[in-house]
Parts: sequence; structure tokens; C-alpha cells
Amino acid sequence: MRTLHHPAKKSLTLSRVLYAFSDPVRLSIVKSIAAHGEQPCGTFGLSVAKSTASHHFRVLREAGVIQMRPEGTQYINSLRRDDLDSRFPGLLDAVLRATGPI
Amino acid sequence: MRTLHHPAKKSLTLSRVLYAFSDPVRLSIVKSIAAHGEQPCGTFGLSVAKSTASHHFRVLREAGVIQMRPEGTQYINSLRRDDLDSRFPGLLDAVLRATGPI
DNA sequence: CCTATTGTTCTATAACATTAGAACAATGCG
DNA sequence: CGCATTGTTCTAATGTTATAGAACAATAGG
Repeated sequence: MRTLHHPAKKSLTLSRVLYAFSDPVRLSIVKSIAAHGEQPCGTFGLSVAKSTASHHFRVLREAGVIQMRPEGTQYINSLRRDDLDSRFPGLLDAVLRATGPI
Repeated sequence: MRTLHHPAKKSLTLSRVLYAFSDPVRLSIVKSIAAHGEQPCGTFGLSVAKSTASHHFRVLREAGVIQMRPEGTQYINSLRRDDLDSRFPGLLDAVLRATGPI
């Protein structure tokens, strides 16, 4: 299986998206993509095991926050910005704008 | 003990606030206060046991989302709107504005 | 074909969350 | 005071999540 499942825009739920955002590791993934653009899983410098990172990417993907596009041996991660903005206007921006303690 | 602990504005964290928002029961509490103003715990029509409701109010309070003010035998719940807006501009509004599936 | 790279999936474990019943505390009212 | 009201806290059960090691799968490159 090379293609992972992504939920349709209309089936995104607020709870699930907020939950996906609510973990510091996942939040750092989201902020990194927002700041540096799309990137493969290995380039985030996460201080967790590979399998743990994979779990977090999965939570983000299944919540509809990120898109994972296979490219060679890796997956390129990007934000589903348009879908998020359309379903939850202002939410992603507010999360990205937040400063201070994580 | 009649006075419950509320975290200082500057010690609010994004993860904790997002986590507090990420539960459907808690989200309904927040939306109800936003829509109808401050109200005691008993008036939310939550379909969970009293002790469970108390747990959710506590999570919201300890995340800094709500303020619980004792008044007679009850606690009046209000949103810490100014604190939230100041620490996480646009976040509460985005959450309240969201429509569709919970 | 062999090997390295990249990331997933499987399995297990420890920590944490949700739920609710029962007991308790504080207040107000007769 | 006695009692109802309101909500908390304690305890326990159940379920979920984060974590990581090991095995696996897909691809690229030699």
C-alpha cells in the first residue's frame, strides 16, 4: 500500500482537528510545514522514535490536517490549508499565530 | 474549599487549551456560554453524570478556558474571553464560528 | 539482484482520560 | 436545626493514547 487514506473535506470534524493540534509534537510538525513548506517526515528533527513519529503523522492525516504524498521512498507532507480554512475559517491561522509556552 | 484554582493568563498553553476544546462535551459547554452568557453547571443539559460533568468543567477551568465563580450553592461559569484573546488571538472566535459536524 | 533509505505496521506497555456511583461539603431556606 | 440543592472529590472500571522496538514494504541506486 503506497496510498494512505485522507478524509474528505466535508467529513472533517472540529473535535478531531483540535485534538490533532493539541499535542506538542504534532503542533511542531504543523508549524514546521507552515514555516518551511512541504517536507518529508525525516526532516522535522522530532525527538521521538520513528514509529512514534509515524503515529503522529497518521493522527494529523486522519484528522485532515496534513496531506501525505508518496514520492520515491518518502512521503511529502503538506498542510491542507484550503480545506481547513474552508471548514474552520481562521482556526489554522490562529493556531499558527499563537506564541508563548507550547 | 469554595475557591477553585484558576491558572494565570501567562501560564496558559496552546496545547492545553486546544485539548480542552477537543472534547464534544466540553465544546458544547463553551459554545453554550458563548451563546447564552454565564451560567451555573446545572443548566447545560449535558447527557453525562454529575461527576463526569464536574470533570469536564475542571478540565476547562484548569486549561484557562472558563472561570468558575461561586455563588450560593452553585458555580457560575463564564468564558475567560479577554485572557484567551490576548494569549491566542482569534482562536476562540475560530472555534465558536466553526460549523458542521462536531 | 543486492543494499540502503524511508516510513509503515505490528505488538506491547505505561500513562492518561472518560465515565459513573457514592460519599462529602457548602450554602440557602423553612 | 433539618433538609434540599448544587457541585466536588474519591474510587474504580473501562477505554484510549503515546511511546518504542522489531519486522516489514516500497522505492531508488549501484
